[in-house]
Parts: sequence; C-alpha cells; structure tokens
Amino acid sequence: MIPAPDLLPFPRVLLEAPAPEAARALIGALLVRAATADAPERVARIVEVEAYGGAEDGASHARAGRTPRNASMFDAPGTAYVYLVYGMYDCLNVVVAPEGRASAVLIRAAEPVGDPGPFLAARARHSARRRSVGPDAAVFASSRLGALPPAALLRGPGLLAAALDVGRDLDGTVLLAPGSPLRLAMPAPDRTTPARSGSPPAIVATARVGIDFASEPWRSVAWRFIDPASPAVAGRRTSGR
DNA sequence: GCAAAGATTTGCT
DNA sequence: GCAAATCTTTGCC
Repeated sequence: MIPAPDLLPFPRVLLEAPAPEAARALIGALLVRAATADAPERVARIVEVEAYGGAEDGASHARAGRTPRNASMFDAPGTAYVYLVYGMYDCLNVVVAPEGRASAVLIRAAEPVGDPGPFLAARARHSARRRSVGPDAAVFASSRLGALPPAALLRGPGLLAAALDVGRDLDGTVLLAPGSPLRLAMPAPDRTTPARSGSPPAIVATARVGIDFASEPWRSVAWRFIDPASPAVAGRRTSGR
C-alpha cells in the first residue's frame, strides 16, 4: 500500500492553463475526500485524466453552450463539475483554463493512498444502492470485482466517483478551498529517499475514450493522459496505434 | 412534448 | 465479446 505523503496546496496557476496542459499537471496530484458519516478521510493519487476544451471541442459537454447540466464548467478554475452518465454513474471533472472558457479535465482513474479499506466499502455501498439489495463490504470484497488489486479500486470514472462518495451534490465544489468536502493537493517531496536524478514522471498521451460521436480532429486528438505504470489505468497505454 | 443517445460498468454467452 | 441496466439531457417536432 502506498504510504501517505504530506499534503501541499495545489497551485491554482496550474489549473489556469489550457485544458491539455492542466490535465498533464493533474497526473500525480492528490484528491482528498473529507471524512463522511460513513467513512474516514480518503486520499487518492490521480493516474488517468482527459482534457475537454470549451465550445469549440466537439467532444465536450460545452459544445452546445451553457445548459443547466454543464453550468459549473463556466465557473472559476478549480471548481468541480460532476455529471451523471448513462443514467447510472457520476463522473468528476476539474474546471480549468480561464473562467468562462468552459474547459474541464475528467478524472478517469486514481490509486488509493493509504488504507484501501474505506474505498472498497464505499464502492460496495454504491453497488448495493444500485441493486436495491446488494453485498456489504465484506461480501463485495470476496466477489470477483472486489478481488481486484487494491491499487485498481478507482479504475474508471464511475468507480472513482463511487469509491470517493462523489455525487452531483458536490457539483460546483471549490476544490482548492481547505475546508471543502473534496479538494486537490500535491504530494510533498519524498524526503525519506535520496533526491532522484531529475527524471520527470512518465506521462503518455493517447486519444480520448468513448467519444466516437465526435468529429475530427476532436475524436483523435491525444488529450488523454496516463501514468502507464499504474495498475489503475484501463485500456490503451501507448500513444501509438 | 417525445425520442434518442450518452466522457460506463457489469454479467452472461 | 456483447448487450443490458437506467435516466438525464438534448434536439427536434
């Protein structure tokens, strides 16, 4: 299990950049879910994201302008945009770029930091709610899906939201405010190991997933960014074709 | 006012 | 490997 690092504030300036740039900056950043009635504080390391531009991006929810659903996309960078997809799963985005550009970064996958137990329990709760009668955390943990490696518990946008108890009630949350139920943070430099020779973390760029409806160049642009070494990343791990 | 499709996940064939 | 589950939003009549 990944040891918990010290948390530093996430620099707002990184989110004010154009969506693809901001998306890259979010790889390796931390999501911090404040304790709820059902779970203690949870921290997850982001390993897969997708950039969505504003009105001009044919794959973005902002392509048709402002609607009740996407209103949060037009708020300041650092705001959460949470929407329901396929009538079932909530997806978490971070609003980026200058306010009003309606750009956002979809958080597709992350790895649990620290004890994976609370993430597993939250996933089981959501799974149970969907089926109206379902497994508790212990039963779920022994199921085929619960048997996934703990590092893969937040693999995919729907599962990530479930494991972090992120729903549309968090739409519009300011992710840079210290007291928020959900916030962004940066890991403090690791001081227990000698300074690494300045090799940056490997980040691979690929085409975005599930947007076949979009026209070119938006369908093919390499705006999905992953840490290819992470077990939480599903699907293509290379930029090649 | 109604029909269609969606930035997904799961279970069965 | 494919189709169901499930419901909101959007676009067109």
